[in-house]
Amino acid sequence: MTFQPFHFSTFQPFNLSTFQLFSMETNEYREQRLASMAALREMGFEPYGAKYEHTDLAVVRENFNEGATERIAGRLMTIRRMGKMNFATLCDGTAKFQLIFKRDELPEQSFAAFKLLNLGDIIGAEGTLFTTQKGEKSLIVKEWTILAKALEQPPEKFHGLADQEERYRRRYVDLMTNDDSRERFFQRSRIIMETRKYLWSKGFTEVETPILQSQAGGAAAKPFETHFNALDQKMVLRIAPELYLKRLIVGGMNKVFELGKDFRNEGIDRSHNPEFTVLEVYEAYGDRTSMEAIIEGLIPHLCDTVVGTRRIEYGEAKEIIDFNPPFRRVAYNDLVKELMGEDWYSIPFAEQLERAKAKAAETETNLELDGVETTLMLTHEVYDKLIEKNLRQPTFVTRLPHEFVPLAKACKDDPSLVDVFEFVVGGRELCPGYTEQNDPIEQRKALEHQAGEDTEKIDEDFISALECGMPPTGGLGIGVDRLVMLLTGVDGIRDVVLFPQMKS
RNA sequence: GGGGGCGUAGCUCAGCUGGUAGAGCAAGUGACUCUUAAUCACUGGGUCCAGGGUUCGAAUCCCUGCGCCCCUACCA
Repeated sequence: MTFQPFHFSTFQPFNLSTFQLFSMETNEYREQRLASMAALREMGFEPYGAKYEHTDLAVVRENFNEGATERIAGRLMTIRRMGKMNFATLCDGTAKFQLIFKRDELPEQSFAAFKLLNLGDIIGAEGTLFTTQKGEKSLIVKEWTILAKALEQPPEKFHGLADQEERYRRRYVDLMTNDDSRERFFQRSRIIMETRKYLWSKGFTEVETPILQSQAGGAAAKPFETHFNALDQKMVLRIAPELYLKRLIVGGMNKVFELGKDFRNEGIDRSHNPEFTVLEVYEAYGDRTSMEAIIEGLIPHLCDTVVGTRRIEYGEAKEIIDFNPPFRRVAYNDLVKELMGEDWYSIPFAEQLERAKAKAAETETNLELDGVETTLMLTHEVYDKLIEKNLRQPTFVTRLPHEFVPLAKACKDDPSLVDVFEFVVGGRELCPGYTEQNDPIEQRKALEHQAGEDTEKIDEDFISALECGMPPTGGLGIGVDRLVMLLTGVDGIRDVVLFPQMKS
């Protein structure tokens, strides 16, 4: 059989009503692509191909060997048709590579069928490596096959997909189009892998504790509720793994961590997604300072292995954050005195109020002073609005007021303070670390105080575990999404979560 | 929760005080054997987010709804 060149004008095996049988939405592009798909079939090219042995484009690029034969596969990102010699860019997620479809080098039918390829189609190609006069590493295609026909038109090649909503809702389009977005998610994956490797290297064991729980504990947040049909029982999704991990410490698993999801039934904004990834670490016979050591080891490790530098550009201002340890350690009260004066804690409340207002005015900051009636509350407002935001470089803020952290152990030398840190970077709290409360009597008091009237909320089994004796323990919880934001230099959580929660 | 903004072709975006809906990319046809945001010529392509209102006439003005973004508040 001799090959007949294909023309749309003479090709009519279908019509519009045929499409409407199986497609709810049709447009010019879809129709044209269905037509070229049918034409490819006519010519013996099955538009949805099979397994294709190939070499990753990054590897081909790395081991480029002029004249060698290679098999590669990927999505067509650009096509530059010039008649008898055509260029295309193939992208497989590891790299991009130029293909050359030359009439001299291809069987007649393959060269003709090339005209039926569209942007977004996935093809496999075999040919010889070649460097163009402009120095572009390329593959001269000797043979190709289509692996998947795309019916949808990909976004514009230059701007990519810019609409934020579309990028979140249809992440696959974002990933195939936007290199920076794709690279960020590969980085996220590496951050998680290196976190595991680091903790394993320090003797920690990864564990999994229940996400589906009968009562939520370990944090103060509204849980998502669900129903367990078999038991006809209300269940919740966990808001923190903490109470289960401490049970493991009681049981003798001395160094454990869990990397998993928490769910909090609260608002969505640029730093909150209702489901988010947390890392919690517990070390028996340790305390807050053991956790500081982990932070000071882990974050530089992630910088070295994933980012390639310990000086990270953060946010739109490209602020440089330096993760070379040691990080600054400073007591909460010292930070307050640094800003508000050495005598801050010895002057009357009225005078504190005046001083706070004056300081706020200097930086045009609004203090929320409604209901602020004590030095403690005022100081905390000052810390929140005037101090924390200015802690740009990595800082452990230690010795916090007991009232704000009821579940940690008090400082030995001052029962009004707790032996914890907040690790602050870029003016935001990245993670807390505790010397955990292991006194079951004190723990019950604190939980009862927190629960108020609603005694049902106390996890009696957890208290019971503490009554079996929990060694002194250091604990740490990191919001992994925020860590990834920091290390990849973006300031929206939706840019580091593959499928952020969106309203349906 | 409060305030502000946005929604127009497959994509990126124009569209003034209301008067027949525009460009670039992409697409179709043709030319072109070193292009790379290829180039050149011609051609096709719209539920202007949805619904209501004002008006002779609405993408444009008003109201309601939906979605997204920003600021702010809340948040172990």
